[in-house]
Amino acid sequence: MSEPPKKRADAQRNTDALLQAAMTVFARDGVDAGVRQIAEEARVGVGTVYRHFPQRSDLIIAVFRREVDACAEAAAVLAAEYPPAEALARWMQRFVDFISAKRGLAAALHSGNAAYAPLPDYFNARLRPAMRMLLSAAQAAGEVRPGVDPDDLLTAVASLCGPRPGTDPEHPRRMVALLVDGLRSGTTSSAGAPAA
Amino acid sequence: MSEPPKKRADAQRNTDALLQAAMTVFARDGVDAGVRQIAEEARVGVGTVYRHFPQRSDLIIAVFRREVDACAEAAAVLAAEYPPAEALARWMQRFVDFISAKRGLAAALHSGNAAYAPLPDYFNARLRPAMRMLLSAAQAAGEVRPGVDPDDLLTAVASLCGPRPGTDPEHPRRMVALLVDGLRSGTTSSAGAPAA
DNA sequence: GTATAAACGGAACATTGTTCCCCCTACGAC
DNA sequence: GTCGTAGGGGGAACAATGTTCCGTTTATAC
Repeated sequence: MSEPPKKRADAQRNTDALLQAAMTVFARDGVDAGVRQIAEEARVGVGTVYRHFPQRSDLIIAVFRREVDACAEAAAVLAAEYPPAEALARWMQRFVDFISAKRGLAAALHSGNAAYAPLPDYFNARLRPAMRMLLSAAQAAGEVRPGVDPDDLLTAVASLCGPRPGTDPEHPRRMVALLVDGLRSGTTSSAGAPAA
Repeated sequence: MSEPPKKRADAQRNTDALLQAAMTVFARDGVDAGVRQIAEEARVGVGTVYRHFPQRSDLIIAVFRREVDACAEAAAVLAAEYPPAEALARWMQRFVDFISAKRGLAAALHSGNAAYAPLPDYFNARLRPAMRMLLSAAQAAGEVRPGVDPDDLLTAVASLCGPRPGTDPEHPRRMVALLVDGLRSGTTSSAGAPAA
């Protein structure tokens, strides 16, 4: 199974540079940014872009997956660094940041392009376990109330980040903070006041 | 206010031909169809397209509004031709057809293009009164139950037509038929059986 | 019938995603 | 170190878009 065909060093370097560049450019100019722009940011010719990512959408997908991975891995880091409820709270805000940044991509997702079809599955496969892990740890520690479904929470946060025309970008953060306070309330360790 | 600058006859003819052609082409190939294709269908040069619709999005908007209008006007026609509950039922199916056909456009709407921002308002402004009219007439005739909000109905039907991957296209029609049977049930004139 | 302002048509332009192919270079063999 | 070569890199070139421009045609008023 594991057959490392030993990619050439420069090729590996360019793949990384391209991912990094694409991430930067997408963040700055949105997912509609041109291929040439990404190539320039990566100090590379367009041909090289297409050697590594045969289609524009492949690049978008790769960046998306990389960011999903980063978000999922943050869960373990936070769990190791903070008490369970705090870790959960911080991760949910991290999740908000992730979703909010992907507004443009969400539009692309629903644009009927079949290439993006597997992305939602990947999203769930990586992030649901993360949420599950953090939530059940916090519940086991008695820091958040039991009886809350992790998948529901994930969906709820995603919905809260959904497009509301003209609303200020801090709105989702506040709403999620409220949600977290709700989770914490009514537990033995709940020193926190009910959400204001 | 009303100053008819007497458009040239051929210009008027071409505007109509373009709208008709765009409707046809969008229905056949989706809203992403090219301008040249529309021009050809209308037997007209691309320059003419741009004379009448300075931007591609203007053409899309015009077609959308025209179809919203057609759907709204169908309400009055149906109300005159059928008994109230039947008119309501038929119009709701008409509405389903309209929404289902606009799947591609819906994606365009949420694509962040500011040109499409006013469309949802237009949609509501024209269709909510239509629904309101049909529903209250049917309620007044005792043919559907009272206590149902017309706006809720509109939203519900639109939701039922929302994208479900891989579902057969008749699904929304059946669901809406169920909805209508629900509306009719429990009234004096309800000869209809509970939905099967 | 003529003048003229408007409309028409489609070539030309700008900007995409994508392909092609020549040149170069990293890497293994000696 | 050197050399051969498989593979990677670069960017010109292609195709398909939306959009603009301008010479030609035509509807309309007189």
